[in-house]
Amino acid sequence: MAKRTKGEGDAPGRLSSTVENYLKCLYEEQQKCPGELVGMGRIATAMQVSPGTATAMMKMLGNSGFVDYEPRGGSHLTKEGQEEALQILRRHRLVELFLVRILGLDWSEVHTEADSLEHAISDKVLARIDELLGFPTVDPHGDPIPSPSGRIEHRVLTNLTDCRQGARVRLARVMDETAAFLQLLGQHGLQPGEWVTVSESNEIADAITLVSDNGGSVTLGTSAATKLLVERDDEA
Amino acid sequence: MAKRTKGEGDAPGRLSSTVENYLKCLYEEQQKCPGELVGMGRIATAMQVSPGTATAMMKMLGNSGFVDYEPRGGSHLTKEGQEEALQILRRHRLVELFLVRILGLDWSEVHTEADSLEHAISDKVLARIDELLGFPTVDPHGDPIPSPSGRIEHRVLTNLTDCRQGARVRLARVMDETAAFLQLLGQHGLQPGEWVTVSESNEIADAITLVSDNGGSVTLGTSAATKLLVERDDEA
DNA sequence: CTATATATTTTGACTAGCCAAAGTGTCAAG
DNA sequence: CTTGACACTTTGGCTAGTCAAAATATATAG
Repeated sequence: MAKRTKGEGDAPGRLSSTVENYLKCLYEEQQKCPGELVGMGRIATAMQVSPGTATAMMKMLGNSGFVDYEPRGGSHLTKEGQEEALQILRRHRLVELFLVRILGLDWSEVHTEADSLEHAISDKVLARIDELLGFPTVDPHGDPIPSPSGRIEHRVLTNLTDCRQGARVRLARVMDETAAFLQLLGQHGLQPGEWVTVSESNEIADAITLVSDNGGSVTLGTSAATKLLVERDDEA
Repeated sequence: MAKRTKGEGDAPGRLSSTVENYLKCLYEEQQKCPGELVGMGRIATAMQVSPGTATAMMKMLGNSGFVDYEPRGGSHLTKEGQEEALQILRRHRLVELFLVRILGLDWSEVHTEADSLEHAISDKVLARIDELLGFPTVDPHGDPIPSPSGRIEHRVLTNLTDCRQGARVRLARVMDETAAFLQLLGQHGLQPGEWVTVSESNEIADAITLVSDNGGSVTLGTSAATKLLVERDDEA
């Protein structure tokens, strides 16, 4: 019933890496469609397990109090489950930033690395990393880093597809951690913090062309462009 | 039969943390009594498992080619097993040094931390850490760090109990990673690299008193003193 | 209101690790 | 040469996590 580990492989006192991964997954799926229950199919797909496995795990997490599981309906995190998930997300994102800033890895590769490290890292080590990075609030992809108490800083961001042609905006967040996609962006000088101009936005061609202040330029299809969130200095 | 992981919890392509721990354990036990086979009892004690579990694991590792297992005799690492063990040791020790030097943890606490991290860290991350640390050859306890190819630098070290009174030697290695012991040494300014003078060595009292160049001083019983290896500039 | 498609749940089975306890070698002392 | 003592191995059984396939709901189309 979701016991804490005694410390072989995972950091001591933690839930098993498996359980942690399900909680993280559920949190992320919940973000995609806020309010609604997450079905077993989605969990199974996201976790790359069979539907039966997802059902079994949700039942178990239900008994442990981490999720509310409605048979044939779906599940969502309880308050307790959400708190756990935010801690895991915090570790994941701090580790990602650490890998980029301190160890100099490319932002396209840190997601995978962080997936293993997030389970092994102790609170003490995490605290040191946090300090070393100067208590950051966003990771290399612009995703917010929950505070130690699990609070998340909200930013008002606009989807790139909602920006009119000619708009000058700042790239704030990339909602796709696929290595190839991030490499593409990086090659054209696009990363959170960069200022870009929407030089062309053509609904019929289904494409948006971006010119970055640092010289790069790319054209993205709408489905790729929706992955990018930007910050406008103010007005619509 | 000792498969490589696909990457849930442990770093991808690695043996399971459990298997890695047995290999590391076997390596360490072999170091204690070079040449002889390691009995199941010792493995069971070191791994904190029942004897039956040790037997089962040694059989399995035998089939995988990592150890030579002689029923009712004991086991020892094969060439392949030794190579694996040295990689694990390399990760463990580089992580320890990293935790001390970059994250500023105390040397008494890094052993436990490294025990979880050593399984989660990828080759790429390890390479960056190695570089960041300047390709070090010893960890915070003075234990040698195997090279990427698994070579270990040999140093001629003397046991502290073999030093005559008045000898001025350099502390090189501490063969006990117990937090309390390391804290004690640290509190008296004793750590690898420090020069110390054997101010008193009394076989009858079973005690050795050390004065460190940086002011500290401690008296250790023989059983504690054997844990310390020192370097003499030359002559006996 | 039925029939079918789809999502979900159940069932039976498997692997890696582990334990307790019963069984079996081995060796030294008598 | 026999007898313990002790170390080791075997056996049966447990949990976490997984899958495949059968059983069951649910929703939607007709």
